[in-house]
Amino acid sequence: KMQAELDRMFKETGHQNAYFPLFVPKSLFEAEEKNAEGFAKECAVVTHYRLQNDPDNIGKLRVDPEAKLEEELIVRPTSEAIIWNTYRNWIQSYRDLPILVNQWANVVRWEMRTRLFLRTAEFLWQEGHTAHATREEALEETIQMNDIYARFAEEFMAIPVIKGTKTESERFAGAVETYCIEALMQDGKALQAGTSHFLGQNFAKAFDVKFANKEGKQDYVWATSWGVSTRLMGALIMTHSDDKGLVLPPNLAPFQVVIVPIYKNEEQLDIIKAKADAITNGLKSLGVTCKFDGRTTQRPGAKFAQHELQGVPLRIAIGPKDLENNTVELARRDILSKEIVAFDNLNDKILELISVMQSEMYSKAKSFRDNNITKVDDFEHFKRVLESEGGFISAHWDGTSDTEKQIKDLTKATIRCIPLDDNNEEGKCVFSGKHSSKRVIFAKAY
RNA sequence: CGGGGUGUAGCGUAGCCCGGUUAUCGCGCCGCGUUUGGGACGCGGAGGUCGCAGGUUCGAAUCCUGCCACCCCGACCA
Repeated sequence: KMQAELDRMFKETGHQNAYFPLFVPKSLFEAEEKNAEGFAKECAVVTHYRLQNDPDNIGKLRVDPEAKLEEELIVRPTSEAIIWNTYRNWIQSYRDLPILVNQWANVVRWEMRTRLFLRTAEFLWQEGHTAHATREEALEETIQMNDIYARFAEEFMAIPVIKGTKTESERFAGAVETYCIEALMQDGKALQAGTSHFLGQNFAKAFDVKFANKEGKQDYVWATSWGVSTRLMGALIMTHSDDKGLVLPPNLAPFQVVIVPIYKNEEQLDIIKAKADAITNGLKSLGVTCKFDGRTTQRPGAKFAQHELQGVPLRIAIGPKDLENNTVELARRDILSKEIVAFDNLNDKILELISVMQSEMYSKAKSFRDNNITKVDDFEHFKRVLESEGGFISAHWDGTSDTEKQIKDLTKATIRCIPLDDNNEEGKCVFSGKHSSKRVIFAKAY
C-alpha cells in the first residue's frame, strides 16, 4: 500500500519506473570519489562466480578458487554509479532532458550492526534519479520530491515531519545539498524518514555526462536523487503502535475494516455471513476495504486480539444480540473504543470514523512531537534534556563542523536538520557562543 | 574487533552451582467432545542429536578442554 501510494505520487509528477542492474563493476563504482568513499566501508562484494564440491569435506560446497572474477562486482548500496554510467549514453542534447526515472529495488549496506526495519543489511527502497538541463530545474526537483515525502508521511502515514537540509557532515556522499524529512519516535529518538539530494554536476562530471544546450554549447547535466525505504515501516510502527501491537492509519491499512462473527450455531453464522456480505459490498462501493473473518478455527476473542496486533483500524462484531436488535459492535483500534451502531447507520459511521481516525492519529503524533521540541540556549540545559526526555532540541549553532562534532562526541546528539521554516532568529551558538542566525534541530538519532 | 551474555521439543523455559529413576513446566501442535459478546475448557496424544567435538567418571544436560552459533552493549551508520 505504501509502495502503491508513493508510486502514484511519483507518476503524478511525471516520473517513470525503470530497473537497473544489482551488480556494479568496481571501476564504475569508483568513478565518483566521494560517493565511493562514503559507501566503501559497507559494501558486499562479489569475487567469485562458482561453487564446487569440497574435496576435503564430503557433502559440503566450497568456493571454486579457479572461478575468481577479473573485476569484482559491488552489490549496489545505491545506484548512482550504474545509473549515471547509463545516462551518459542516453543524453546528447537538452532535448533529451529531463530524465525523470525512479526504481524500486533492494540495496545492500553491510552495516556493522543492524536494527530491524531501521537499518537492515538489505532493504527495499525506491531511488529516483533525475537529470536536468539547468541548476534551477534540478534544485526545484529536489525540493519537490522532499515535499512529496513530507506529504506522504503526513497525509498517509499520519507522521508529522520536519523538513530541512543536512549539515555538511550528514550530507549524502557526492551531493551538493541534502534535503530531508525528520520524524520523532515515541521513545524520543529521531528518525531520518526520507532524503532528497541535489547532486549538482558532480555525477555528470564523474561519469562524463554532457549535453548540447540551446546555445549549442556543451554542458554537464544537473542531477538529483531521492529515496525512501522500508525504514518507513519502522517509522510507522514506532510512531503509532501501542502495547497491543500495530496501529495502522486508515489510509495505509490493507483492510480498513474487519468483520468478526459471533455465533452459537450454523444458522446464526449463515445470517451473519449474509449481513457481512451486505456490509462488505456496501463499503466497497464507498471505497472502503473490508474483509470478513469467517475462520471457524479461531474463537472471537482470539480474532479480536489478532486484528489488534495487526492494526486493522476498525472492527465490526456481529452476534446474536445484534441480530435481534439490528445493530453491530464497532471498535476503533487507535483508541480501543467500542460502540453499538444501528445497522442502517453503519456506512455513514464508518466513513466518518475513517476520516476522524486518520486525522486524530496525525494530531496525536503531532502534539507529541511538538511537546517534545525543546528550545535550549545553554549547553548544560542541552545535556539535561538529552539525558531526560530526549526529543528534538531547537538550538543555535555556529555553523561549523567542528562544533557539530564536539557536541556529537560529548552527547551523541547530531544535527538532524536545518529547518526550512522561515523562523530566522539571531542568537548565540549553544556550544561555542558564537553568532548564529537560525536555530537547528538536534537529537539522538536511530 | 572490544566488553558482557545465552545455547535444553516449533516458541518460551526449569534442571547445571552440589553428576545418579523415564529431562521440567507453559504456549503451540494433533484427535474427540463441550464451547463461541475479549486470547476457551476437559480428556487423550505426538514431539528431544540437552549447540558440536573430545575428555573425566561405574554414570554427564550438569564437571573439564576446544570449537561453533546467536543475542545485548560499544566502535561504524551518505
